[in-house]
Amino acid sequence: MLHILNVFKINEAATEKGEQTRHEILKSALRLFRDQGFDATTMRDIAADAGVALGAAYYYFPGKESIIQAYYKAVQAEHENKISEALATRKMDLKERLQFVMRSKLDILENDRKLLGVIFRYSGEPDHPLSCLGPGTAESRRESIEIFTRAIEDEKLPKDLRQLLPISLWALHMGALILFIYDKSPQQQRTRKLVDGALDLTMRLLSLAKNPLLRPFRSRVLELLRDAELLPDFVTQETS
Amino acid sequence: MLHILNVFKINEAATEKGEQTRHEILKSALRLFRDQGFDATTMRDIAADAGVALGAAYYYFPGKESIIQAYYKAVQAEHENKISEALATRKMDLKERLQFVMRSKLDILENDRKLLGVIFRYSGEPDHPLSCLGPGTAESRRESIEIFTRAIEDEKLPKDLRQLLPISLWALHMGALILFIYDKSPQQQRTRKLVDGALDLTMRLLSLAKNPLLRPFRSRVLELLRDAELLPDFVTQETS
DNA sequence: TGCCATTTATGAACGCGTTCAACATTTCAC
DNA sequence: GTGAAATGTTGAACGCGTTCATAAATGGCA
Repeated sequence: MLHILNVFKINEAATEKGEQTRHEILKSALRLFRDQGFDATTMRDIAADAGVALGAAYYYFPGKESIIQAYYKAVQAEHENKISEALATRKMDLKERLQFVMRSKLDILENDRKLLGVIFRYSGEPDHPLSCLGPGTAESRRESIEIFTRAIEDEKLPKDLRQLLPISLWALHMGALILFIYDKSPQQQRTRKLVDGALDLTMRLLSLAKNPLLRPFRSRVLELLRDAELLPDFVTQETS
Repeated sequence: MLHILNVFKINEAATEKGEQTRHEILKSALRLFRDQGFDATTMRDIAADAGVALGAAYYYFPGKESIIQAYYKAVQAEHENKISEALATRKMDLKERLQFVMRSKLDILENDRKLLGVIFRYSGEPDHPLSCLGPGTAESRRESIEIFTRAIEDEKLPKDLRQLLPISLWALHMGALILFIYDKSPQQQRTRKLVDGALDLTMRLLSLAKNPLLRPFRSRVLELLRDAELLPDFVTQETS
């Protein structure tokens, strides 16, 4: 499971030795989090397991929760890698590409659903630096949304849909992650079926979007989201 | 703001004196939470402010976060009251009823958006008793969904939509609460406009739902949600 | 090599949430 | 009224996240 940490060097240390220590701490932390859960694992446990003093953990990570954040960054990096590779290798149509994006994300997170939950802890607190919807995580969110932008960029789509789709798909993906966490069905089939079904519906809706019957809905939805400042330009830049 | 605590007696104490103490603690806690924020307020602050020992706070509340839970229960009680009263008094059509449900909820929470955020803290951790989507809060969630069931019950609707609508509206309402928390526009107009617009769309979609063009979509959506066990019977009962 | 700035590492100390054994008060059956 | 059970109250103590003054190690330059 830990190989993903090497996908991109997640590294803020200045020296080689610092990198190593940081990595040791991250490795110990994730192992303990997986074994005994996030809350049951203490920073002292982590430091001891990594063979360093308590303070060292805080030298490399601002706090316990930021270790999870580092993990999630590594997950996103691996996700981007997988997708870049797949896009370069295979020929896929839109639906296949979106399926790949969604499925590969779930595959990466499959055994870490409990860790994932911690990401959502400050979702209701805009000012918290780890709020998964707040300005503190805007950059990470932008990257996540961009994955969907790339997945649809070769498609012939009207401009408004090109703006709407990535954020909608990202939202679907966030919802899927929540369901994934709660999903107790074997291999989380419930979540996987829902994602496939939702993408299927999305495809059908896309081809239907030009129908004159639905035209007013489409522009109305766009107007609504624009007014609510829920479209990408606003979600990823904090204007406060 | 505190009058809502009296709407229904939120009370687990056995004696009159116990009720009083519990109420004092809750009152102090909410005042301090509002003044200095949830995290900046300590249990010792609360106990001191209420004029009791630290342990007393824990006698009446299992933990700090459960004080917020008690607050939110009072909010829901007031919401139900407002709605019962309005439904009994005025004649409203479906859209007006739904607007009333949504708007009155936002009105009640208007000045407590920061407190509200704490409710979402364990949304990603199914096993936590305060997980706002987990089994620990199923009862509260059922009541919340039931408000929407009541708001549509007089409407002539096909059975499947009657099952789908309440949970969808509740989800919309949850989403609105999140947006509400993040909404920095004056009087949170962004959220209010979005809610109104979303309800408007919902009404139009409802009248369109019978159109043969959309029929396959409707049954597909229902099938999807049923498979994902996202319809009320499953959301509110934990089968684990 | 010796010197100093930078980086890395230490662990005691602090504040807070929570627990709990002990004590005080109230309730109520007799 | 009296005793005992139920209810309410206390604050010391514990464990944990986090901070910080201090020390050690490292790297580069003379």
